Amino acid sequence: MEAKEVLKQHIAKIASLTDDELSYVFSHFKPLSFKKGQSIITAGDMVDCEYFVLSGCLKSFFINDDLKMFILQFAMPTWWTSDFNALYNHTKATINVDCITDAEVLCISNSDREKLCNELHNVEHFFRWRTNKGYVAAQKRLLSFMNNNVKYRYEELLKLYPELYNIVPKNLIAAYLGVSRETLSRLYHA
Amino acid sequence: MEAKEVLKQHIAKIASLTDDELSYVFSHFKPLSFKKGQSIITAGDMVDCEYFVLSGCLKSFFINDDLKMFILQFAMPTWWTSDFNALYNHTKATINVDCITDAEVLCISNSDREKLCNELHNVEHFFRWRTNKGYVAAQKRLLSFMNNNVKYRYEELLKLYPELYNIVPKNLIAAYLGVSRETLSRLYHA
DNA sequence: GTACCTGTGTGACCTACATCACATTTGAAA
DNA sequence: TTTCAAATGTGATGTAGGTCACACAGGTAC
Repeated sequence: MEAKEVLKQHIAKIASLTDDELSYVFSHFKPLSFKKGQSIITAGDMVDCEYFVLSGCLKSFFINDDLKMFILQFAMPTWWTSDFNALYNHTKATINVDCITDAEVLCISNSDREKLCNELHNVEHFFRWRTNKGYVAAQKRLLSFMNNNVKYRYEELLKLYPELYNIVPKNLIAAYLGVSRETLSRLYHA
Repeated sequence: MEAKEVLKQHIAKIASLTDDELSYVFSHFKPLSFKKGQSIITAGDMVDCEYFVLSGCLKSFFINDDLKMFILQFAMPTWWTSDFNALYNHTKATINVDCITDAEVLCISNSDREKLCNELHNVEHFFRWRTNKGYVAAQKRLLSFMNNNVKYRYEELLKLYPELYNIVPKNLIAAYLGVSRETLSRLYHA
């Protein structure tokens, strides 16, 4: 399916835009292709855009002082990703985003999103809805973190996103769950 | 300060409404008073409203099968709280909200919020901004959870919200940090 | 083919935090 | 003023998960 059609169907679930409006909105997005392993956002840089995934799988992650990686989010097709903190507040990235597989994305700048939100009430409605979803998901994950052990969280993740099992290596799953790769391995093997 | 004025100044930071619009918006909020210890949302009930805190301090929390409590959020004046998952998805509450101190709040129903967002573009803009803030904060907390030990997270919390130290008992702080009250106590005493 | 690198399994040991039990303080209610 | 419940401190002990070390398998670059 064409990029424009993917975006259209994604937005249409929430907000109804005319074809003209959709074309206008779409004209603000820039299609980009990346290879497996390529970096999209690097901590320390300024962040100008957010990204809508068309194909492939991205990860957004934080690297701490001990060079340990923590994964905030895997981004599959029709998911949005960026360093939203840096993007909204015009500060330097503390989060990285890179490609777990080859990927195609649509990117839109912060200023273009704000312009579109301002010009088209429906677009603002869509983005409000989108962040609502993200907020609720983040709260759920936080609760699961406090309440459930690694095994439960691992199985919860795979139930929610079975496709991750085949695409994402276990060391990255561990970094998402916030445990060492050894512990994850021992859940089913040792 | 009067309730309407508090809400006005809170919204005005983000979206400019005329006095007439503000009065119209305000007319959809219902002022409520609660005593310390009173429950505002109970898990299992349907959730109809979200709450804007005028005075006092609320907590939103989850109780697991072992009756252990996990606090999602403390809500101080000008903060919003509810079980947003239940509210947006019209499902029963899994989260409770109650009063740590006597409290005054403004409450608005889900349908009235949606109506106002639909009628006034500026209001939708405000609520998009609000959720953005919440989303970014939730992600930060998640990262801190994975990356930092209890002592660090405790000091981070008190640096961000020093007023909590005097208002909120330590067992609730522990429930927010996701550790036992004993561990929190031992950080500085044992 | 050889060399290499990424991903994964696993043993030995360490540590942060949980749990249970009980003591002590404090503040509000009667 | 007395009483009681909530909040807090602290010792003893258990455990989930971390860390380090090493082994090995399967791609892939040369």
